[in-house]
Amino acid sequence: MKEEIYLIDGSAYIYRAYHAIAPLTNSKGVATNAVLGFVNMINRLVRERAPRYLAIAFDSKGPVFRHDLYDQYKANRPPMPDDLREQLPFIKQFVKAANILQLEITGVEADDILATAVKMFSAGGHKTVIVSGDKDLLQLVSENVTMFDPMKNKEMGPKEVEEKYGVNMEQLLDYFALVGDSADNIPGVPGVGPKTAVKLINTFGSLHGLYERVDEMKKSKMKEKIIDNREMAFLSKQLIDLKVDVDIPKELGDYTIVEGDSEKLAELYTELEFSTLLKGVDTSKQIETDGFSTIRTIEQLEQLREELDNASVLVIDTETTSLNPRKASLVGLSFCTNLATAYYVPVGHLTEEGLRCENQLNEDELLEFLKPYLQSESLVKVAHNLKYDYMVLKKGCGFQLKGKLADTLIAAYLTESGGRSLKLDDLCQELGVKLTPFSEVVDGDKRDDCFAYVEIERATHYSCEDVYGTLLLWQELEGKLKEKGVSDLFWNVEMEVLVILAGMELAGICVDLSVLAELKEEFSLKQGGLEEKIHLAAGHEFNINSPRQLGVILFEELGLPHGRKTKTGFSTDVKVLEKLAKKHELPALVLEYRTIAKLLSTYVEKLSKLKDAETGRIHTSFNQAVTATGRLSSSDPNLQNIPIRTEEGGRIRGSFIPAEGKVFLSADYSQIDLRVLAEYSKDKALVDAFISGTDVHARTAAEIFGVSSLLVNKEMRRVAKSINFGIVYGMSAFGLSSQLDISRKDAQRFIDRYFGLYGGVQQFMEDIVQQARDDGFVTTLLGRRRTVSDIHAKNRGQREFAERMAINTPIQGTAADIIKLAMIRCQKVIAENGLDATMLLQIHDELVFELPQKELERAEPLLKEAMEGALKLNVPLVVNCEVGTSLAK
DNA sequence: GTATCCCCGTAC
DNA sequence: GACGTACGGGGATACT
Repeated sequence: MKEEIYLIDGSAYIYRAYHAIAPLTNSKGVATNAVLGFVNMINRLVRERAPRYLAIAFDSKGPVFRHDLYDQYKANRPPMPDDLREQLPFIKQFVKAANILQLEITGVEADDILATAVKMFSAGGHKTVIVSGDKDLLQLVSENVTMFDPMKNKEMGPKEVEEKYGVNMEQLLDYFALVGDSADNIPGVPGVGPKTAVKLINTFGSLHGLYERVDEMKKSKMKEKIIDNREMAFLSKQLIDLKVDVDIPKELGDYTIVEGDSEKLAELYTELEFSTLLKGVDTSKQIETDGFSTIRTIEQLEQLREELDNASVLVIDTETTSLNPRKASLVGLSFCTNLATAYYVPVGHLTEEGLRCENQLNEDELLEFLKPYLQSESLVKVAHNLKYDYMVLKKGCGFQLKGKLADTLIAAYLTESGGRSLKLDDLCQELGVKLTPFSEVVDGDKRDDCFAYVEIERATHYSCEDVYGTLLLWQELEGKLKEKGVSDLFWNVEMEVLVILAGMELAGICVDLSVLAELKEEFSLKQGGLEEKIHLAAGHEFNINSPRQLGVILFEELGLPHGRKTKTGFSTDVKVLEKLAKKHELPALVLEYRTIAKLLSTYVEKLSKLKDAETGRIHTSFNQAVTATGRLSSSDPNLQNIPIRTEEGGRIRGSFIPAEGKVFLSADYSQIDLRVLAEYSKDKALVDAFISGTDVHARTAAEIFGVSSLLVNKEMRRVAKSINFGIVYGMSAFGLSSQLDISRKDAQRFIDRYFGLYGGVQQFMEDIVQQARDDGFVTTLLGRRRTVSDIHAKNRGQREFAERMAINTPIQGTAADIIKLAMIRCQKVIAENGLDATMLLQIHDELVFELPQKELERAEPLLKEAMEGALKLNVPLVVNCEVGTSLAK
């Protein structure tokens, strides 16, 4: 049996790792960069090349036999830096803990060990891969031996070597002997470089041949040098030549790669503070798989009735043919009620030929049996990313999940202490449980519906692991929800919203492709024209989409004044271009071009592509566990940032149309952020403004400018509006000044005046920041929390950012809470009144419904009231409704 | 070639 | 550095 053995040139790699990674120490000041680099290289090699046999060779300490041959050997090599030397023990410790065969023999170098091993394995008919970047080792390359340089990810066989040096493999050593090597202080023949060496070798065949027939050379300086250095040439060859008789393990079995010692690795990584590597070490307990079973018959299912009847939770996980829940059909379903047992019920597995596997229930039989449980009012149904399973069951199987639902993804989102991954695998890993990755189960199968082809036994193991892990997670999170005071929020808000979102995603929204096609035509034409003009104005063609190229033109070629810097050059954003527009025609054209290009690529083209062929509508994904404040987000496409402010943007909105006989009802909260600010701050002036029902921006304007409200002009209102918005974001004088394009002094005057009038707001801002300092987190009115970790940061920028976060989060988050409550109330109103209205979109302070024209009169006041009454504040919540046959205003 | 960062711009 | 929360396109760059 021909095997492949990997042999690593360890010593060379220590150096490469040391130089590749910038100096690094742990908190005790121990240098660690070479260790880290070394470990990463080895891990990557093992991961990517998956060798079965492996050894690492190191140079021996002290002099080697070559020093006896030539006392100047490696004499010009500087000594090993101290901060590398002190890392050697850790590297050896790693190799040992990783259970990799370590070869080190007194008096010889790593190269000799490798050469011996290569000879031995080649004789045994095996292949070897030398892992090194050292050209001295290329002499070992042969039909059965390649050299792999992981830094360059390049593998060299005889062909590549001969190509690179222009000599045959047999001549390589002679070639090196002539050229020499300054790094190892191997003399070679002075004056002979690669070019000359190739010529000589090709003419004379070998070093030996060269000196036998050296007389044939024409008289020259070169000839003299060659003759004079005969001894040096042969000594060089001797020095480069590798020993092949050192004492190394002879059995192939000795080189077999085995699992590393997790505990020892963890210990080493802990000491060196390699946190990322530590995470990768699998010290977790193996899941007990004895309790996993496959359910193939209705009789087997019936036997589980008692367990289900007595259960208080039921964890489920659907396995399907697609990541898209609207396209997915059920392949199998796993469930469990306790940590001892889990079941997988295959219903749609296929053979390789695409035929239905035998011995599996069908979907209807399974769901019929589970129905009383999946729709039970008392039993809690748990899943990770439950919206997916909910949608698969609803759309793919026509089955409605009902009663108490719990999603561990959202539970983790609400209880998280910041930044960590919410993926099931990662959360389970934190609990010390390692789940089999999906990729391993489908084994690289690229088919969309690959799970259907997974063997049922494998699928059982994988799917049961998932429900087991989810249950473990749920048991942990249920307590945490209470601990953090977010239980109510979880059950009464988020889980209710989840079901509504599933409905909204399934419903989708219609776009008129003919409108989009028109826009595409028109915008493309305009874009093309602008492109031409821009290139003309610039004097040559360039990529307008590249801020970098644009920067060169504006600031170098045209010599226009630059503004602020970005990491990669000077900014070319709107603000900068607007200023430059006064001096040159180009910036104005670019601004126009950008607007069109943005609308075209991000909206017009994207929306056309995403229209679903089956439903004729666009189905966005609403994500409930992404934002830091509790808002929803929308993607594929993002329907929460469809343009509205410009005329062209309005035309894109115009392409959204209601179904036949229906209209859109768009209901948005008026000034919800400022109303929440009024609630939090209890500021008298602000509260009064809202209670009296006046235009709050105009009123603020009147106050800060000290004029009667009748005298407030547009400009004054604009300033006041900017301040009002800025306040919510924790804006500074600097921010306001650049927003309004006024001096910082003037901006500061406005701010001082504002706080003079709205002292309660200033007080709130101070209080909430203090609260963040005391508690390390801030909360919304419904108790949603966000940790504000940098509030004590030494870095002023970081700290001030944290302070703004502390101010903004309760406001934005409470607004998010309110509209979620509104969604729930609206859905309830719709159901209770038997309305045919469908909630389609949520855009942070706005809900969009689609409903029959003739229902409008009845529905509008009901929905408006539902929203306005979502939460009782000390100021009224006001909702404005608009009706239309498109989303354009 | 693919993944990721950066800049920029859209929304609230 | 300087205004919070998102998503996404396209360029540039890093890795392979």
